[in-house]
Amino acid sequence: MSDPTGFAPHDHHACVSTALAAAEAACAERGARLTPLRRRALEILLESHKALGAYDLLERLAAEGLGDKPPVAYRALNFLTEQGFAHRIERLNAYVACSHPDAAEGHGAAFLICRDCGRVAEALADKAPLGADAQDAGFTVEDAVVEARGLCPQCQSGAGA
Amino acid sequence: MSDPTGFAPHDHHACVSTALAAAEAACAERGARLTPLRRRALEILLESHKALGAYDLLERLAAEGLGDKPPVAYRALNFLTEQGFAHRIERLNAYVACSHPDAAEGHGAAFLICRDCGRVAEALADKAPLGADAQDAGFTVEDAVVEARGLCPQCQSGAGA
DNA sequence: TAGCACTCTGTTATAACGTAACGGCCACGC
DNA sequence: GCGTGGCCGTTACGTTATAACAGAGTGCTA
Repeated sequence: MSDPTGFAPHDHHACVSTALAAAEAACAERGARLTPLRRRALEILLESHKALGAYDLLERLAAEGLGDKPPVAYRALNFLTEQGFAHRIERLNAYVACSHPDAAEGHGAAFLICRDCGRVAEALADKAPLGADAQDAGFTVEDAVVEARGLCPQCQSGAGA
Repeated sequence: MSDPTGFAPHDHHACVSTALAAAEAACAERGARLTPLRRRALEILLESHKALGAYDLLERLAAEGLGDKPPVAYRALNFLTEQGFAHRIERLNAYVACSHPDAAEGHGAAFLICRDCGRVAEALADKAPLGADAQDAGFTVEDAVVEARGLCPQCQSGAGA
């Protein structure tokens, strides 16, 4: 398993710029267009390791004059998730930037969600969960989400956020 | 791993009555009240192995004169999920009856969701997924959801629903 | 250079999902 | 009787998401 980044102290500035650079490189390679709007949306998601609701993102974008109608936010988020630069957290109806921009596209993702501070760490699920069960049932898994809620180290030790 | 019921042909009548009996027994034991409304909501969920939206359930209830306002459906669903008689499928914003009413309360659930016919099979996740990752991060998992989307055996063989 | 195709963005309107809050009803126990 | 607590009915609203169409920019090509 890989390290689930997000809770441990880290060089967040580097974390952001690495992700942005990876996104730019991936877009160049794939012919996708990381427009100013999309890039800014990704930057906003990258600012913290918390999940951001579509309307929260929209509010941030609107404050910068980048669009203030829901479809603007949803289109940007669709682009980012399709390209693998962000993930949707189903339990929160919210979105986080991908912590593993270098990983294979469409990698199986697993999330650790702190119910106290709201931060989300992403682990790479390198083996499909449910593999045995699915096979038993003759089910073909195309895409799996794993979302765990609990307490991160800081919040366990009473540090709050 | 246990068998993920729901896709394979089975005696659905028995499936329904077993689940209802288990719910009644559990309520009796816990002092919870399986009122007519709640019981009927559970029956409706049990009618198929598909996930039902809260508003779909409400429509069904309303057709029987059992309440036609959103809170009615949500309260029944909250009761059923709290008691472990039903589960919420986050990816679908929808609810399914529990296929393992005999299992430990609050068991870790994992779902196989057919994207073609919409049926949902439930497997018991007897070991916490993410255990290793969570431990690496010092994260305490309280509750995890696993939801896989794909194709069930029938839909793979072109049978549709 | 005019016309076309394509993609991205702007906007309106509405659908779908979910909940807060209050009041009434009923059963139960004292 | 009378309070208590749980359930249900209702109003009103908040949050999340999408369909559909209009406009702007770019690049191709004939």
